[in-house]
Amino acid sequence: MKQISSRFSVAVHILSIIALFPNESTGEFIAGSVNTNPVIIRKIIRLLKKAGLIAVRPGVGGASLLKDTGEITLLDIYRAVEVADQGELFHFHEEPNHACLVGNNIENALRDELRAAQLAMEQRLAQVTLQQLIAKFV
Amino acid sequence: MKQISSRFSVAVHILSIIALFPNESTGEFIAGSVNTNPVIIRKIIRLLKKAGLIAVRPGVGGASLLKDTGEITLLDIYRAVEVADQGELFHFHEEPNHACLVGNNIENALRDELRAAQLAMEQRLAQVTLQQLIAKFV
DNA sequence: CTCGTTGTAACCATATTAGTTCTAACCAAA
DNA sequence: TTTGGTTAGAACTAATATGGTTACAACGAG
Repeated sequence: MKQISSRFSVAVHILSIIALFPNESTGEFIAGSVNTNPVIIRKIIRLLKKAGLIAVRPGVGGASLLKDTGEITLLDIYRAVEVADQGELFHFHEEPNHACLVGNNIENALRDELRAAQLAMEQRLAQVTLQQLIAKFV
Repeated sequence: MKQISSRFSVAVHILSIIALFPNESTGEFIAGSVNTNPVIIRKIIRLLKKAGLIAVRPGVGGASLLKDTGEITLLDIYRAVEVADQGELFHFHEEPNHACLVGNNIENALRDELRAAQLAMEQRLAQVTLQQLIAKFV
């Protein structure tokens, strides 16, 4: 990958709108703010529903948060949009040659460090709530 | 992206081999340990050269480190293989609508947090040297 | 000169991403 | 009960990244 999908930043955008404008937050309105297609918004909203973060009103329109903004962290959103395959950020090359000293041991040696690095990032995301983020500009 | 390219883990693998077997480390030999095509190895080796981490002997074969293993960190290798576009791990959706309160402010609000999360990960990678990694299995 | 090696261009299959069009299902209000 | 705005989602597309492959030129020690 070159970059973590913008699904993540769009999801944060969507949740911010739902938090601030629960009544007006139709797919069309959100798409206008994000500046993309309503179907893109719906796809991400499906993931947010699946993660139990929001409830959507079919037919009538609009959505609402299922948790307080102070209870939703950036990590919750990051996980909801499934930007990292199997939750693993780093892709380790498959099947190194076990007949070689390095090939036989590099995976175990490196795996722990990659996990630690990923964890450091995720813990930083977990420190920020949607409430704190919104407070920056309301 | 779904995952950070295996170029990173392969690069660590390559450097470990060069550190341990400087004489035998031909593209063919490394490819055998990584279990891939020699051209893949050469492409990554080109990046490692570009980053000033190694020197390669054209024609004769083999490579050597330009720094002590204790002076090469996982972050150096991560940066060398250019797995994150422009060094930015997170991709923010372009051109949100500035006529909307959220669209106008979400980028500034979120950008700092994403950078902080990325930095947390990179700092963790910077704590591990190639020497420490190799020491785990020699 | 020769042989093994490095360097690199060109090409390929697959997957992801972001986006589009289209249609069905939903539900409140007229 | 029909209408209109909405949600739900299938199907498709273009662009790009990835990992791999083949082929060939350039290099350099023996």
